[in-house]
Amino acid sequence: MNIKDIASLTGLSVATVSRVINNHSSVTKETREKVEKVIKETGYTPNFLGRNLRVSKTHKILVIIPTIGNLFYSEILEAIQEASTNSGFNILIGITNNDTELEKKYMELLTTKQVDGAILFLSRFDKEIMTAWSKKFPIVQCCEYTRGSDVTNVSIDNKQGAYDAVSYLISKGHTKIGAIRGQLYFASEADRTDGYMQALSDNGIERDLKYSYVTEYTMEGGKKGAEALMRLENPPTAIFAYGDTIAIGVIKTLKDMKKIVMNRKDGKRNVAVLGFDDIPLCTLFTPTISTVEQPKYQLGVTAFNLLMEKMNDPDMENKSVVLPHRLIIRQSSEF
Amino acid sequence: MNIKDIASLTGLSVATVSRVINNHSSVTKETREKVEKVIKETGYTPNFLGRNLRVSKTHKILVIIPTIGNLFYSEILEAIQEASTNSGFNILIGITNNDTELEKKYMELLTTKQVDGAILFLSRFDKEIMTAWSKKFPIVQCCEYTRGSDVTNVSIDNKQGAYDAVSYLISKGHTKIGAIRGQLYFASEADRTDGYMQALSDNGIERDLKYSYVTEYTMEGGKKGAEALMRLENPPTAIFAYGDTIAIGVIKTLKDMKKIVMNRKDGKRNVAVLGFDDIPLCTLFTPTISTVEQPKYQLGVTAFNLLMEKMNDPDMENKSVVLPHRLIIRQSSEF
DNA sequence: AATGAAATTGTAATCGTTTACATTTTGTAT
DNA sequence: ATACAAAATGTAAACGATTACAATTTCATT
Repeated sequence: MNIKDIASLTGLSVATVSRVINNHSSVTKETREKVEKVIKETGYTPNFLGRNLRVSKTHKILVIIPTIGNLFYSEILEAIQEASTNSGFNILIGITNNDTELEKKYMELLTTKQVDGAILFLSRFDKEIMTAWSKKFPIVQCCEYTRGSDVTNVSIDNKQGAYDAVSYLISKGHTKIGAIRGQLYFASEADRTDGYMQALSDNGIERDLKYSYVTEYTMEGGKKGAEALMRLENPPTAIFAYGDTIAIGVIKTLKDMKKIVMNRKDGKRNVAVLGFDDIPLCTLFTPTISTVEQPKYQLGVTAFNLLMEKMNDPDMENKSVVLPHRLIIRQSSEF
Repeated sequence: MNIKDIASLTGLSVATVSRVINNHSSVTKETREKVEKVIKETGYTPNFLGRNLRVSKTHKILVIIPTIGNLFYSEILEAIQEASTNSGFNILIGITNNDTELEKKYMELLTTKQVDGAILFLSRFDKEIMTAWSKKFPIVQCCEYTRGSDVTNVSIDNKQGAYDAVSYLISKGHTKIGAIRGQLYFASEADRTDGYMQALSDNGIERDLKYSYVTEYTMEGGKKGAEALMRLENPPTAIFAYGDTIAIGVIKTLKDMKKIVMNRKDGKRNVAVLGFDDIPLCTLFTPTISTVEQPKYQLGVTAFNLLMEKMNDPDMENKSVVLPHRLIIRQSSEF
């Protein structure tokens, strides 16, 4: 059952049938109704393989994302899905677990014309590669960017976010502030490290490299980090985690170690913890988790809208959109 | 740059170029190398729109899923992604939030030939519709099934799982056992309810409808459920939550109400909580959460493999695969 | 009724592949 | 050298839509 069949059944040409399907104005009301009747009776639906080839469009976008097991990403992804569904686009998803080979493999969906554009949650490729890709395909980086590249992106000011967080901890009297971060897969991490260091130096605190721990962006990673930092002879009194998932692992570990005891006044054995992202769990955990909020929904929607712009006008100049973050103080950073 | 260009550049016909690309054996080593050289030099990649139309295949599958904000689903989805990537398939994702219209809309990706098959995390359509779909397209239901339909599916024995859970609570001396479930969007819920009731009646306990609370499958839902159940004049001493996410909401609320106090011997103000799914958070929460484990990775992989079978042999008889579950006792159900 | 512009419909090329079938080339046995 | 089978390559028709362009119909104007 294809458009030809509909044409013969109606006694019209494939052209007019196509025009009916695509809502062209030049078709008379009677023929439109005649065609629609037959379409309904036969249950015909156009074959998009033919259409896609002809118009060289797929109405699909690719989202390359490290994982969806982190609520930070899944929330943004749901926002992208919502926006794209409203615009008639479908999402092809590429989960990479930060495997560069996979990332490249998914990018081939662009060269082979299987998607019209892509949203990338990654920043590990050279600026030259990113710029070249952006010249060839509509792409936008989400939550990340690649320094020195010419690629449209949307993110928060990660440096400022970290600066705000660490400054707050300092204002609370902390001077020994640990940091637990990922393995620099992302530009955002480098920026947060910049913010962390800036806050320290602005307050005349010398950075102690022993206080920086590198691990995976997981609860397990947080556990390892907390254990390592607490094993130091002069352990930090506050820990800045580069992600809430890490923060949860940290707090869980500290609780098991009895290092976190809520409502102590002396503060001696307390460790303040501050996370990043503001995932839903932050308010459900005990203690509730202080964090730097990222506007997840807006990040997703903006990424999609930027991509639409790029797809409609490939020669559009690339933009960098920075959305506001917000320091949210809950229990985990307080004594 | 298309296959014709490569043909002229090599002085061969498009047919042999195509044969090289598709690794046909009938092409001589010299010509193969000649073609590959030109392909490499020009950076040519085949346009899948042409190929897909010709062979009437997309190498894409659709996954229709209620949400990815629940770690239960995201873990299964990651398993599906891994399996499909290994087999050269890509995933189109349809997040529905249980919106039936959206579910239908995503199903159109099958009729319009935009995907080769689909994995469905839903069970709300009539058995007639499901059976008809299954006749027309390769589909498999994952975690769910539709009673009376003829559709390939994979899930655990939800009734038995619930039975095990509730029986355990009874064995611990509970007789007033609350249940918090979703809005019967899923067959799995009905089965769990069956198991819950069976366990009660097998132990001579009469079911009190006041102990059943219906809400959303979220932490917020758990909160509402816990509040409602605890407000009863004769509140339950144990709560069976149909999902760990609900369980987390319940426990959080009970903690806030001081209804859960770990290590009490008298048990008076304690409420036992038992969840379902075994998401990673179960071990991180305080108290750690007792639950019925579903083999998430296996569910995903099996769903994909079943779909592959169906796609390779559309006339294959439909199968129902049941994977083992496991009752995991942690702290939340103990005094 | 004849005219011509506007509205509607039709014809056929096109998108980029794959693949039956036809043709040519190669290689072996005589 | 010849004949013939096997191997390699080429020709051209699909796949199912969209869309210039051409042809036809409609309809107001004279």
